[in-house]
Amino acid sequence: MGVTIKDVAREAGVSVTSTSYALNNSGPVSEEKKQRIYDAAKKLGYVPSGVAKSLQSKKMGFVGYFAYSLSGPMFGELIKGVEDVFNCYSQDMVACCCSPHIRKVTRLLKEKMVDGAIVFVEHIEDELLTRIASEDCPIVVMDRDLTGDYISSILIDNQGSAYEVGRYISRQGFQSVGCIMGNGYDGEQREKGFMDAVSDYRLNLQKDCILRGDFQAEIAYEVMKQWLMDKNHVLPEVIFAASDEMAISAIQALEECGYKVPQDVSIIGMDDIPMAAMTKPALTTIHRPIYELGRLAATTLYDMMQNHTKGSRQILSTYLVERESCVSRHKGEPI
Amino acid sequence: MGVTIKDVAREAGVSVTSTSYALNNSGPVSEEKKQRIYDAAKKLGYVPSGVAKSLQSKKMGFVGYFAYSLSGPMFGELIKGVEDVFNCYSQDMVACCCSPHIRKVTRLLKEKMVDGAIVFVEHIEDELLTRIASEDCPIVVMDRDLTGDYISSILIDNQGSAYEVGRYISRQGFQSVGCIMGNGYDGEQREKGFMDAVSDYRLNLQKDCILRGDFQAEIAYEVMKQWLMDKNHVLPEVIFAASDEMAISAIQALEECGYKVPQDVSIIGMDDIPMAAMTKPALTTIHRPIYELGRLAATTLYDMMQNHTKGSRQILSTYLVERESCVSRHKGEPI
DNA sequence: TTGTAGGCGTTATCAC
DNA sequence: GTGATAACGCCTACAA
Repeated sequence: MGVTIKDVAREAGVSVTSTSYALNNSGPVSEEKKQRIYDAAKKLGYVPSGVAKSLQSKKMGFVGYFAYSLSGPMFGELIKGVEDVFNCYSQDMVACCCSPHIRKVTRLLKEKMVDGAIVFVEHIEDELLTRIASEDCPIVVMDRDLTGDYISSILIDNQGSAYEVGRYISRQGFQSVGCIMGNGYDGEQREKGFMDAVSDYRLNLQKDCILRGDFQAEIAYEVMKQWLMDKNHVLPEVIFAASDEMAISAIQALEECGYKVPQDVSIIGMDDIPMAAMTKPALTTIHRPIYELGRLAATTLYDMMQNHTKGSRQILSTYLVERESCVSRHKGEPI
Repeated sequence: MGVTIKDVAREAGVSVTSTSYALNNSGPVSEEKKQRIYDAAKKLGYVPSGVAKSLQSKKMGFVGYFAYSLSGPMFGELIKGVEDVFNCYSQDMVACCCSPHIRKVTRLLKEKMVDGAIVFVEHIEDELLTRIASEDCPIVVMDRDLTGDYISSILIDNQGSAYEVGRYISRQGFQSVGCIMGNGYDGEQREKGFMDAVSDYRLNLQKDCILRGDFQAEIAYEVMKQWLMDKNHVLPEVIFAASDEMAISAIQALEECGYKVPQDVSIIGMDDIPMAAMTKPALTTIHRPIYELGRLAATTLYDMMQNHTKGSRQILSTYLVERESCVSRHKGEPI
């Protein structure tokens, strides 16, 4: 415990320099001493201190990936994209889960202990990021509109996607509409896009059926269930849920109350998580290229690190995939 | 870029000591100077060097989680267990994907840049781990039988689980048996357990139907398909696949060749990944408590770090879950 | 080929 | 309250 290069040098009866040279193959050492040094290192159980090395070299040797979570269908896809790219470049990476409740930011990021970073956490302030970002630590942010010399941003078109849902609803000839919205930056963007479409296409959005969740399954299930309990409410023909997880749990709530999807009400989700294609009914939803997002983020970061590319702003587009959960009885009728 | 505490001190016209005191609230500084120091730090865009801090304090402030992969159904569950526990203890953690091809082990582990580690990677040698493990860096290994003062191991009973499959096959009265085995340490263990049962219960294991995969879907599909192509082969009544992914792809191969599961042949898997309950037919398999494994690993590591508990050896047990893919036509008949 | 010494950025010790 | 100065463990001129 606590064996340093000095101890090894002393044990081997040589200088620190020779020891360092021998251990790293970074300088000339006679074969005989080399052997003595190896033996001493092994005998003492020497473990070089990466921290000291990093202080000296000003390189950590890895980049950081900072996200809300490292598990779940969505984050699994995302990190897979990142992982695949860095793996192929032989670029070491560490992943940190920055839980939003604790609002704690890892030292890794706060104290610049990475050679670059991918950030997908809302509660890390722009100010911190711009302070950290530099030539020797470029940053790629996802789902946040922040760009600079050393900061690139990659966005998935939330607003446009949600607008597209509204447009689709209009073209399918639905007469009445409800929705379950999310929260945070994504939530706002999706809501804005959808509301714009509601207004542009003069959709009949039922004011009593604008529900709010947090993108996760549980709360969406609750609010849907509660809404259904109120006998004054009349079911719209279609409900747009701002995430697939919410859409799926809404369907569950609806079916528990005796409604059939899509016969009694259509549902449109968003994200196109793998499960979306496997549920009954399969979900009509907006496909968001999550895996590609991960790949693009990693590629962009690597490019900034290697070629000193300046920060850029990229937007990934989405498309609607029609499955079984949304069928209009008025299709084709003029509105 | 490269603003140090010295620069801040100079800018504020005070000593480094006072600057450090002010920035960390770790010593007495007059209000007036404190303000000057804050202003200087902000003006210069000072970012403290975590590396230097760590060199000084001999603490990294986080533990490491090292696994083959960070994505996929199995690793997703596992990391969720780890994540949940550390989150609740407010213990920072970083996750590293140690891909077996590149055989690169992150500096984080090799150069002891963590305050503790959970290791789930086969190609990291025992020797390295025992060298690293110490009072200030305890280690928990999964799926590997290595224990020491500062190393705990957590195992899921592979051998016993596979034995249980054999026992079940016997009790269901199957007359002929085939299998698809995996590789690595897990593979050996499962094979040993299964073969012991084959011998103890005198199962009729068809020698020509001992197939080999790598736990993943693809190769298992290939070998199954190839085996089916050979007209000399006669299908056993039941096939044990050493992982669910292999079981599922074997079913796919079988059905493509016109066989029905379980009418023509029964299949038993192992792992009980979430998908196992959702396939058609739903998989009869051995449930392995992956999420619990993650939790236990994290809890154990935290305990070793906080209470200086010595290394221990724990085994998680499994159980068989009967679903639809395995049905015997001889059930109850004496063997 | 070998060794001495300075520096990486921080905190801790100890005088003032 | 304040400020030199010595660690922390390593690398690397530079000198021998």
